Amino acid sequence: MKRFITDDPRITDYSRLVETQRRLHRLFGRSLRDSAGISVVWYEALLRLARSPEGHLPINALGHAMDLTSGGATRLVDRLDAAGLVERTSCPTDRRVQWVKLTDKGRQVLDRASEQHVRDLEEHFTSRLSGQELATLRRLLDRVRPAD
Amino acid sequence: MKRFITDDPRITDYSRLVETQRRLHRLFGRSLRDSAGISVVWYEALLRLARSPEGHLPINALGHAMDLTSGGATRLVDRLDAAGLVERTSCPTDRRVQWVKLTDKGRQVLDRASEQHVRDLEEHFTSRLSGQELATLRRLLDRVRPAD
DNA sequence: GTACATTATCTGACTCGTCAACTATTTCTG
DNA sequence: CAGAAATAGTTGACGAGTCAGATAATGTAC
Repeated sequence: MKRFITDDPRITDYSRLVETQRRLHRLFGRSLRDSAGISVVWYEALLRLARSPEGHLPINALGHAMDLTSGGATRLVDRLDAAGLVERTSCPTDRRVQWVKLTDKGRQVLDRASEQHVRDLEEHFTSRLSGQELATLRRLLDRVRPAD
Repeated sequence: MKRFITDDPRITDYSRLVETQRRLHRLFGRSLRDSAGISVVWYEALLRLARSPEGHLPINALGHAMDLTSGGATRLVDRLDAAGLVERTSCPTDRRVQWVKLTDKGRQVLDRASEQHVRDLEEHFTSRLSGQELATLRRLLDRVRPAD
């Protein structure tokens, strides 16, 4: 029986999503830190660069995908650059834009991190669902994922 | 065809979970900010206090549930306290412990925020799934949610 | 083409949270 | 029960991101 607005079951359902993701995030973060010496934020940035069709992204495209402000994106790239994992290059057709791309070292770190991450995902995520269930989860998440 | 470790489909599946949650988080955060003047972090803290059986929680219990360090928990409660939304009281049986509980104002703010949040959830989350699908999502998330 | 809005990036000041060290209390163990 | 270990909370110094404002380049409307 629902007596207060705060007991609404929709809040509870969403909290389940939040908590699941938070706990996985915590596990994976520790693991990446221990195995590759990088944070999940760095991991995601490197991964997005590796997966981008041209091998590079404008700073703000990267930042937007990761839900950072433009200032935050600048600073993240500053740190990745200082660590030698990415480098900035000027876009030849738009002089406002700075492309970011992986360095060889960045690629190496990303590969090592990914091997660990895939093991972690297998252990805590995919091995706990059948192929059928994973497909269902994909479908349901796609249904509620906001555009953008 | 998978050519690089970074193309592993398990990474892609998990990214889907991360992005879905991130986008919903962004939407709900803006909405809570506009309607009740609080962040999602504050909302979650107030909600957990409201839902706790005794109406109060030790600072670190709250912090742990929210994945904060003890220092972070102290400072979150400092700010909520300064805003008049919660208050600290000493635990009568363990003098190390400080309980946190909602003030009347905190309860009011939480109620207002919750009404908006339920509307947002309905619009972006629960209305996009049938009752059956929601039950399936609950089950799948429970399966992969790490303990603790 | 000129004026005006838009976009990409960067920066200074600030907020939020971490980390490590410290105090106070409680619990465990012989 | 004494001493050691664990637990709850706080704090200073710092790391990572926000916000608002600046600058430079591009796009749009007449």
